[in-house]
Amino acid sequence: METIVESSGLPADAFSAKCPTRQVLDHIAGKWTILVVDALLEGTMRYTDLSRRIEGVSQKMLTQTLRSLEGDGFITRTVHPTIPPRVDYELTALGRSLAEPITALRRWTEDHINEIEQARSRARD
Amino acid sequence: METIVESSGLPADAFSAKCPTRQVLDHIAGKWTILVVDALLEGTMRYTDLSRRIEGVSQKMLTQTLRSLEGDGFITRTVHPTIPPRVDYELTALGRSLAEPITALRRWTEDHINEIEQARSRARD
DNA sequence: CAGTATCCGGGCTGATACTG
DNA sequence: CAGTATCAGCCCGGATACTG
Repeated sequence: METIVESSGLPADAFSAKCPTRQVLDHIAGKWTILVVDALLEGTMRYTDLSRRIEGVSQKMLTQTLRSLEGDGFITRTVHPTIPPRVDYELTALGRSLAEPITALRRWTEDHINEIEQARSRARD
Repeated sequence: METIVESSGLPADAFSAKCPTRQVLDHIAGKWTILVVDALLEGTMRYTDLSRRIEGVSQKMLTQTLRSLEGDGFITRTVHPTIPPRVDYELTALGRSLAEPITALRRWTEDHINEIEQARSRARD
């Protein structure tokens, strides 16, 4: 089945430069996005939970990624007005839906890492 | 089932900063990679075929992406020594395997673009 | 705790020109 | 046809310092 983009009336097609699908693909196709969405599948998490779960992510990139995911409707951000503050991040229904293909991609990479490393060492010859 | 990374002896884990899975995820998670791999599912293609199929890609980025995919063992590059030259690009078995989760991600984005655009317009309020 | 603000280098990216 | 080479701008991304 073909999806018609409501804003343009044209079929959704990532190969077309004008299709909004392109920008969304750009957002999704960042390594931090994949890891954040995947991490939130484990349940609601606070900011520090996420930064611990995702090794090597800087405060800046984590915040930036969370804001982008929130803007696209993939996660919700809940601020509890306490001292110290507490902020919970959680996947929306749309976000949980996105998590399926994203998890598949992460798993595939983990499962095939040895084959890839072998191809790489061969390519260096 | 858990994959053990042969080069380190540790389990493959994209959440770990040191795992080579991270760099591969970085390569895969580029918009051009997704589109090139997806396009090559339609069959062997020449350089110009790809540049026509993938609207908006520059020569530089297409070449760069093809070289990266070749280095990771996802595609083969075959040069026919004719005049004018002819170069064919084709997915390897590993590349066809990767294409599955990648296509799923592109399709998901195309299928949910309207929901995402609605979330975006709501976020702008 | 959960960020924001700022700086800065490096690499992505596009445009243009050129080549076997 | 299938690239390479070069330039220039901008954004990615990390490090550091600071705040309600």
